[in-house]
Amino acid sequence: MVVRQAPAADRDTSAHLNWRMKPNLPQIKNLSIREQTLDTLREAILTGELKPGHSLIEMDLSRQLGVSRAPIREALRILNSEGLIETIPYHGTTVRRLTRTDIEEIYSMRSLLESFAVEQVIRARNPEHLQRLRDIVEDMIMAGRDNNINTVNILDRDFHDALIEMSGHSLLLSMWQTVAMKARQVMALVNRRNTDLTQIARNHLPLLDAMDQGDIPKAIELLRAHIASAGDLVAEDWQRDSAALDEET
Amino acid sequence: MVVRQAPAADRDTSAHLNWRMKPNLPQIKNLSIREQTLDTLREAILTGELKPGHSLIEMDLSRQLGVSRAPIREALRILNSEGLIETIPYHGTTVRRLTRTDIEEIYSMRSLLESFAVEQVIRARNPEHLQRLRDIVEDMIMAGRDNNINTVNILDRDFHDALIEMSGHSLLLSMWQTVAMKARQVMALVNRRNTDLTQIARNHLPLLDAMDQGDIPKAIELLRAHIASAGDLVAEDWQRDSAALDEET
DNA sequence: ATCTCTGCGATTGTCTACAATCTACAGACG
DNA sequence: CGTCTGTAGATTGTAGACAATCGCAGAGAT
Repeated sequence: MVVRQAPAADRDTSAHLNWRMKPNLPQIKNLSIREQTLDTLREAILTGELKPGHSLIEMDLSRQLGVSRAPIREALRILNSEGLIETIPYHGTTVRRLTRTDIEEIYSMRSLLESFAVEQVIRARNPEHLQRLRDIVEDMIMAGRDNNINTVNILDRDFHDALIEMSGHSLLLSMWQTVAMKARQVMALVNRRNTDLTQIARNHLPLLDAMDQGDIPKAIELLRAHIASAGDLVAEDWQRDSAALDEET
Repeated sequence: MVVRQAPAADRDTSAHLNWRMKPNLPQIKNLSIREQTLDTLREAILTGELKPGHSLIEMDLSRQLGVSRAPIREALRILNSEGLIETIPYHGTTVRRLTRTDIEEIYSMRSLLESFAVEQVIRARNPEHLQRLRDIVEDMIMAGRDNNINTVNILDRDFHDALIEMSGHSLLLSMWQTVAMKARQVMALVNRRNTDLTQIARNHLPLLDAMDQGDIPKAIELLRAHIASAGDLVAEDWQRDSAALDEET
C-alpha cells in the first residue's frame, strides 16, 4: 500500500514521447491517495473483508495506510454517499448494516434496471451485442464444467454489466453500478449453498434466445424470473446465517 | 444518498429528558460546515444560480464562505459523486455540463422509476395514499388558477416525491432523489414556454383515477405519457436556448 | 518560422495541529 | 437511592501551511 507518487514523465503521452514508443509498457497509475484509499476500502467492503457494523476510525486508517486523515475523510464521504458506510457526527463511522429488506430491495432494483436495459438492447437489434453476450455465456458454461466458481461469478457479472452497457444509457449505467455494488457485497457475505454451476450458466440461454427473436415481453419475463430466483436464494441464505454477519467492534 | 444526519438533540430520546418536556422550542441546528457548504452549493446548482461550466475554485469558495478548504473539499467530493460537478485533478472543478442526451436520460429514468413506484402503490391498496395524492393535486389546481407558478412547481414535486415514498422502497427513493435532483436542475435552466398551469395540474387526475380503479397497466401508461410529454417539452426548450446555458469563466 | 524547453502562476492534493462534540462514568446533592 | 452535573477520553470537525501538478507563455535553439 502507500504507493508513492509516480514521476510525472511516466504519464506524459505528448507526441514526442509517443514517437515509436514500444507498447505494452504497463500503464503507470498515479492515483491520488484519496482514490487509492477509496478503492481499497470499497473493495474491502464489497469482498466482505470489512463486515457490516465494522467500525472505521479515521485515525486507525490513517496509521494503517500511512497517510494523513484528510484524504481518508474525503474517501469516507464518497463511500457514505454511495451508501456503503454510515457516519454519526463526532461519534464514528461504520460499515452499513444490511437487513433482509435491503437485500430484497437490491434485487428488485436490479430487476427493474436490467429489464429496462434488455428492452433497449432488443430494440437496438445489434447482432454484435447478442454475439458478445453469447460468448460470455459460453465461457461461463465452460467455467461451470470446470467447477471454477470464481470465474463463473466474474463472467456472470460481466454478462449483466455488458447488458447494461449495451443500452447506451449512461445514467442507467451509473445507477446500475451503485446497485450492482451492493449486490456484490451481499453475495460476498452469504455462504452460498452449493448449486449446480453449469445450471446457473445455462439459465442465461433462454434469455438470449428470446432476445434473438426480439420477443421483449418474454425476455423481460425470463430476466425477472432469473434475478428473482437468484435474489430469493440469497435472501434465504442470508436469513440462515445472518447471526454471524454483524461484526462487533 | 443525501441522507442527512439529524442534529444531536433530535436523536436523543432518553426517558429522563422527555419527561414533561415543553415542546415548541425551535430546534437548534448544528450542521457541520461541510453540510452547510454542501446544501448551499447543491441548492445553487439546482436553482441554476451556478450554471453548467461554472468553475468552482476551492480557495474562492473558502474566502466567500469564510471557512477553510477542508470542509469545502469534502462537500465537493459529495457533489461529485452525486454527478453535479466534475473535477479534473490539479486543474479545477466545474459544474457538470448537460447535453440533450443527458436530459433524455433523466426523463426516461424518471419514467422508469416512477412507473415502478406506481405499481407498488396500487398493489398496496392504501386509501390514505390515494387521498394524499388527491389533496396535493387539488392544491395544485388551485395554485394553477391563481397562476402561481412557483407553488405549482413545488406541489408537482411533492406529488411525485410522495408517489415514490409511498412505495416504501428506500433504495428506490435514494435513486429517485438523484434523478429528481438532476431534473430539477434542468427545469431551472430552461426558459419554459408558458403553458396552461391549470392544465398541468389537471393532467394528474386521470392517473389518480386509474390508480383508484387498480388498473396498473393504464396507470403506468398514463404516467409514462405524462412524464414523456414533460420531458419532450423541456428537451425542446433546451434545444432552443442551449446556447445561453454554458457559462464561461 | 518552428520547435523545444524552462520557469511561473494557478489550482488541487496532503499534512499537522488544534477545536468541538459525543458517550460513559464517577461523584455531588437532594 | 435516584437524579443531576461535570470531567475524561475518544472521535470527528476545522484550520492553515506546505507540496505536487498542470497549462501556458515566453526564451532560446534549430
